[in-house]
Amino acid sequence: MKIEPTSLEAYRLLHQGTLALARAERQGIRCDVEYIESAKKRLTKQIERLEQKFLSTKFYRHWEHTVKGKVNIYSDTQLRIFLYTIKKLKPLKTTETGKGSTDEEALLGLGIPELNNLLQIRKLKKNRDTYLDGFLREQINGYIHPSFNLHLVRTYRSSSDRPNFQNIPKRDKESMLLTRRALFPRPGHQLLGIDYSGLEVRIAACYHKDPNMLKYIHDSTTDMHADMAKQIFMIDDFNKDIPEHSYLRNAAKNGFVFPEFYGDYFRNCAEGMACGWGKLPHGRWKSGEGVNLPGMALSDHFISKGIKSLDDFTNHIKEIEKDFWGNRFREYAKWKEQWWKTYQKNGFIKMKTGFTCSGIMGRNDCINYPVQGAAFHCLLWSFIRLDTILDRFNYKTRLIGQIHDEIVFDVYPPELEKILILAKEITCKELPRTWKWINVPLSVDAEVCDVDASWADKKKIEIP
DNA sequence: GGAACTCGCCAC
DNA sequence: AAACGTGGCGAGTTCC
Repeated sequence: MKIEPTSLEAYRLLHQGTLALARAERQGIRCDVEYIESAKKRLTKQIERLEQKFLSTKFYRHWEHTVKGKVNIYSDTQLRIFLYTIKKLKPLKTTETGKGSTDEEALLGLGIPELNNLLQIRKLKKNRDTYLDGFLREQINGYIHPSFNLHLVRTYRSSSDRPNFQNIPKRDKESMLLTRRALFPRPGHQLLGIDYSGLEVRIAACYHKDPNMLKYIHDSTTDMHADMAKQIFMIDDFNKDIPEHSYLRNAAKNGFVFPEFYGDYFRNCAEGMACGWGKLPHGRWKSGEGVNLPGMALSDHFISKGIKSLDDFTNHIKEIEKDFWGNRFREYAKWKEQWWKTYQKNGFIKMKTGFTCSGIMGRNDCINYPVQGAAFHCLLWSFIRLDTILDRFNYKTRLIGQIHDEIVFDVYPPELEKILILAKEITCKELPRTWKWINVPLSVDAEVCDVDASWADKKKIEIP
């Protein structure tokens, strides 16, 4: 399988993109070496304490007993043998190669309290060894210079390495604070992130033009994820401002809508939602389980609606999927079929951005690549344009990185307002003016940190 | 003793 | 009919 620029414009995008990203790499991101060193020490102490606690448990002593040599509690191979061969527990899921899984979901599912301890240690080690250590190893004079690659990803998205700037913790509050507290703007400056909202969904709509999707995108009073949450969780009076409802909206978005767009199907979605977000087990559900809705646990809520087990829930999601592709997004579904057929006939597909994907692709690849690629190209075009303007008009603000649909700036504070306006103009107005195939409105959100504050301190800001 | 692999987990 | 898209990276293990 191969993707290549098959228009001059596509070639130029990569050429200019490489230059603009190289300038961001040269700028780098300041990091607080002292903080990193002390945070590492703190983490090491915490890890040692948790290790001691783990080593004194009955669970570990049993494990130790069954092994000839020394136990390495961080060896998944050893843990797998102990859990699934010695203790003869049934693995809740298997790995790619068919062996019993020891990932977080699988371990939690076993209901062994000592394993929660191990999971906690894993998390701390990840933060210490991948992120903090990575920053420390890669920093030069207090600056890291992550690489941004345009030549490594199948879809012609970008990747980042040494260190990877595109996977620094964000969702988990504790990990986010720990790692992002290490990254700073240059002295006297402030960090700013401008990100496209729902970019891939919008770019997909440029291909399939489904009227219902276009309505969701154009009409800001509608909310696709809220509608899906109402349907999945059977809530009549949905209110985004109720924290529980907001939680369920997220569950619907990440547990159903996005996986379906990537090509997943109801069985995985149901299981993922039930076990991941709702913490509801396989088999029948008991009262009091799952996340709390106002005055009621999720399990009671479902039971009251006649959904009493994971099987019931799976059937429920199956019906919703049928409605999703058969009614709600019928034109989208038709486009997917048509697109797949066209590929099978021609052996290639063309991205909106002038790249051609050819060679052997699966059905999901065929549908995902042109969307993922073109969405990133929107970001790259905006990045190049901003880079040009900042340079031409001698701004002191710099571009320092990019995370697929977000541009990260190191802002000279007196320029903040101008930068916000400029960024919005380029990303939402100039881009669609230049690329006529963008037939949907684009929008961006902004998050900014105070002057001299770390990347952990970012707050939403309105763009004037 | 290093290359290549697997697994788990972070991001979009 | 089939069934989650794209990466990077650390640690453990296996192979040569």
